[in-house]
Amino acid sequence: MGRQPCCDKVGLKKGPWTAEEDQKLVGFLLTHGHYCWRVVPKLAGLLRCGKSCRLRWTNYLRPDLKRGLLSDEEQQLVIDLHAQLGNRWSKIAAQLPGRTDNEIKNHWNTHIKKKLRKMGIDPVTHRPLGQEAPPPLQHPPPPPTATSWQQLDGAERSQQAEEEDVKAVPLIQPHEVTAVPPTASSNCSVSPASVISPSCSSSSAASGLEAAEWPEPMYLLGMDGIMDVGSGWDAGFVVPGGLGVDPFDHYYPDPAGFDQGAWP
DNA sequence: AACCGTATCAACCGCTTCGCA
DNA sequence: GTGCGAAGCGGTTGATACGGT
Repeated sequence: MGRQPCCDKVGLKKGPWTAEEDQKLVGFLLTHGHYCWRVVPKLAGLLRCGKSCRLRWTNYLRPDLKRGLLSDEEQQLVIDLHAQLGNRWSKIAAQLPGRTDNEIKNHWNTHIKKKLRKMGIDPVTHRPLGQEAPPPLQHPPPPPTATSWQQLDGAERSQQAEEEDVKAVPLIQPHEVTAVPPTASSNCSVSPASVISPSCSSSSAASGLEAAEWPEPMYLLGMDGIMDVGSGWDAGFVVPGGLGVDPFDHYYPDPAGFDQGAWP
C-alpha cells in the first residue's frame, strides 16, 4: 500500500498565490493558528493543499521575514555556515534572523555560487577548483580553503583536506566550529498561542517581533499594496546593509585578483 | 520594436524525519 | 518494536523580469 498523498490534489489550485488567497491564509493563521496544516486550507476556505499553505506562510507571509537582498554580513555568514554544514539550508537559515531556507538556497544558487566559481573556488567543497591538478597559471593565486582561511593551521588543514577528498561536502569537527553552531532544532513551531510571534529558534527571538510591531498588516493591502510598500518594507526590516565589507575578502584579502565590480 | 538569452525567485515534488498510537 | 500520518527539508522546475543585440 503506497503512501497517502499529502493532499487530495483533485480540484486543488497550484501556481502563484493571489492576494486574496494570501489574505485568507494570513487572516486565518493570525486568528486561529494552525493545529494541523492539512486542515488549514479547508478551514481558511482555500483550494490549496496544506503543504502549499505552510510553504507560503514560512517563505513569504510570516511577519518576521526580512525582504530584500542579503547584506554583506549575512552573505559572509551563509558562506561560513555552508562551509561547515553543507546544503543544510534550514540550519543555515536558522542562524539568519528573518531569512528563509528557500531564500538562502536561491541566493546561494544564483549569486554566491557563481561568485565563488568566478573566484576559482568550488562552491561545494569550498576549496580551490582543480586543486588536485592545479592549472599552470597561478594568477590569481589559489586562495586558502574555505574552512581554513579563518580557522585552521597547516596541520589541521592538510588533515581536513584529506577528509574532504573522501566526502564532497565538508563537515567539520565540533572543536573546529568557530561560528555559532546551529541550535538543536531549527524548526519553526507556530502554535496557536505563538502564531503571531512564531517561535523560530533564532529568527523570531532575534527579531523579537510582536504582532503589534508589524510594519503594516500586509494582508490588508492586497498584493499591489504589498508591492507598493516594498521599499518601505525593506527599509523597516532589512538590516542596514553591510559594513563595507565584501564577504569574499575572506577568500581574497587583496581584491586585486578578481573583478569586484561584478559583485552587485 | 522585436526577439533572444540569462537571471531571479516563488512554488512544487518527493524523500526523510519525527511523533504518536 | 512497528506502522502510519504529518511536518520538514532540499532539489528542481517554471514563470516572469531584465538586459543585450
